[in-house]
Amino acid sequence: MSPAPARATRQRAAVADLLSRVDGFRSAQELHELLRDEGASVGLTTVYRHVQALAEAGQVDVLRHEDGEAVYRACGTGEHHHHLVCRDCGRSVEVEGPAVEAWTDDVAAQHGFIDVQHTLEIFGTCRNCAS
Amino acid sequence: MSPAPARATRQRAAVADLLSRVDGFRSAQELHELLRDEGASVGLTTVYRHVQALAEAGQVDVLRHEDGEAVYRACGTGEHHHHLVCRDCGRSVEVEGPAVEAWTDDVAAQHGFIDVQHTLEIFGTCRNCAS
DNA sequence: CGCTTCTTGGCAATGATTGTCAACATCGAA
DNA sequence: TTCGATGTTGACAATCATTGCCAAGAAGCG
Repeated sequence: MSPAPARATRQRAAVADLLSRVDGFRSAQELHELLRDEGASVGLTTVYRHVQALAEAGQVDVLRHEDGEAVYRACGTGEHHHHLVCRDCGRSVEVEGPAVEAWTDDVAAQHGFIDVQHTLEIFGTCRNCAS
Repeated sequence: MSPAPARATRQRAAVADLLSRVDGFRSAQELHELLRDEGASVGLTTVYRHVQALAEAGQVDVLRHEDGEAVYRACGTGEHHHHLVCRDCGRSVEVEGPAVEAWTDDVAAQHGFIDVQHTLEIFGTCRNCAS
């Protein structure tokens, strides 16, 4: 993989800005199309690079669709949190669950696991898409 | 995709048997190699078919590595449960968390989501691999 | 045993993601 | 502001898991 882009470029701004305006998880390919539609075209490879750089920097969250495609979304906080995602429109809500955090750490410790992390995502159909 | 295999064949048995003997999540490719090593060679395409059929039948659980590769594991019960997985050796422990189930349903309901599902996996390093 | 139907497996096709590299833009220095 | 070293871009090729395809082989039934 190429080095993570750090310089201020039009492409970097375009990707970050788009992510901040859109309110659900989007794939790199979708972001690429959206940018093209807006006229602020950015190469697909470049979209991948920025989206991954932002993910590593903790500024966007990544999760995977059932088919394995990676989807990204800008999140309000760098804090650890989870998502409630609409499986139709991709819209999502950030949620926190202190109790869950504690529970996972507990369970892991009980089984002698260290360096524990976890993933938790909730999928459903939102009010809009249900009608 | 082809129809799910239902007939009793050597290949079907080999895949199911291997999954029952191995105690961690394995990718289709790994299973394919393991079978080859055992002499009970099965075509890669066929491994994919059986592993997916078993997953649909609820007899194996599927999850995704960070790189998006799908990994499979035979599970003791058809009940809903989660996993504590060693990120080094793939060994895993089935865990249940009734409190978590309730919490996710709650959160989803509060936000007007219906048809709710969730994924929760815990990753860590197991005692063996830590040393 | 013979037939019908399902299963197998090698290979091509797909689709997301990553590697490559020449052309181009940025930013600090002069 | 201009120059140059260095970071970025993007078209294209390459990778890799997974799926589609289809002729040859096996299972189950009579």
